[in-house]
Amino acid sequence: MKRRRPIPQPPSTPPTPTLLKTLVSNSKPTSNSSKKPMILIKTPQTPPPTTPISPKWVPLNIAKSELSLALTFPTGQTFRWKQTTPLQYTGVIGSHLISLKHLQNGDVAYLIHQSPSEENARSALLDFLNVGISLSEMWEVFKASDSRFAELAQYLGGARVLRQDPLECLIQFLCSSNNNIGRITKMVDFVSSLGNYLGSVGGFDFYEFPSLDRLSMVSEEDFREAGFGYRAKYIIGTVKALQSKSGGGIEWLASLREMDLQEVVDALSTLPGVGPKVAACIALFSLDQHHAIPVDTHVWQIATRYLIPELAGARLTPKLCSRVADAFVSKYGKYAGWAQTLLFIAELPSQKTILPPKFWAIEENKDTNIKASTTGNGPCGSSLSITKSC
DNA sequence: GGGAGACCTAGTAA
DNA sequence: ATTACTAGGTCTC
Repeated sequence: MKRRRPIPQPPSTPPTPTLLKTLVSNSKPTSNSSKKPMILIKTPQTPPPTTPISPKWVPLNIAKSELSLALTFPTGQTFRWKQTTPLQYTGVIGSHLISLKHLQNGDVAYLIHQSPSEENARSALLDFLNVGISLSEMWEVFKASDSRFAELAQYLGGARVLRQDPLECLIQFLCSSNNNIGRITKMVDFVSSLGNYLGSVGGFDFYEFPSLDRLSMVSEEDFREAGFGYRAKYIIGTVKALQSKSGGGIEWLASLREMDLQEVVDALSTLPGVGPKVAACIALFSLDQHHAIPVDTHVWQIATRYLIPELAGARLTPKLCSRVADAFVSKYGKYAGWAQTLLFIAELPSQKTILPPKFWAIEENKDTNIKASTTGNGPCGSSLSITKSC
């Protein structure tokens, strides 16, 4: 279970007027001290003293075919949202703490736990959910041109791309490099806990995402002690780089939403810790770059299986990365990133339960190389087990 | 350009 | 009980 994490101590000057959160200071343990020494303990957490909100579920006019929570939130776009009950997902958008669930008819409903303004919360939510974009319409196009997509779409309807806050997205994917989901989540939880506490739902604590200034008060060593490993310096360096932007780092990030994908990727890549994969994630998940393709090993497998088989067996080099991205874009067009999202989800082990077995394993190759060697544990021993490099 | 290693860490497979 | 390897990569020679 998650537990409250102590957070590093901010230097004396409070950059922003944090409401009501008291921080106990303590001296920095640059010392030997054991592994666990945490720098400071946050005082007991009480929710902000905002006006009490009568919690009630409010229906949104969004069908499950447009938004499936289970296919959108736990699939690697964000590590900030938690499954707080079997059918409910909870997260923070700006300063709003919100839960989502499906109603009986499948439509999505929301509940505001904490917010300075319910009206703003709703519009922030709609923006976050990217509701201006019709999933079913774009999928019709994909399905028409790709029979495999059409089949998968039957089972994976509502796999949507969110429109996250750019800074939040950037920091999250900085944590993601060469890492696994469990640990990424822990790291993101740590970063989140630096922000203002908003409330607790289903045993999880929720926080506003910390500001750039707040992040800048955390040292590389603090992050390392929190288990970030070499990514600690990425975060420090990126925060610093953002702060040095004339006009402000947040504004700089926001301005990328108006730019072309290549410019966006180039700009992001100047930040330490941001390579092609991470840049594409940020571009797709927060900067309106709907045809950005985050090419990782999974996507590489998909691509070499269905899109550019002539490259099967090759090693994934940066150049081939862009070749893969190009292949996706020429097949799926300006929303290629959304198409890729569905194909990616279909590869996740967690989806095996809802996909028929025919999708589990790699389709039998004419090459008998990949003989089914799974004798023990059923057909799905590991579907992703094409060896990475041959 | 492209290839090789190093880099943090927790979990799992030999 | 060690060792090797992997996991939504990036950086530096």
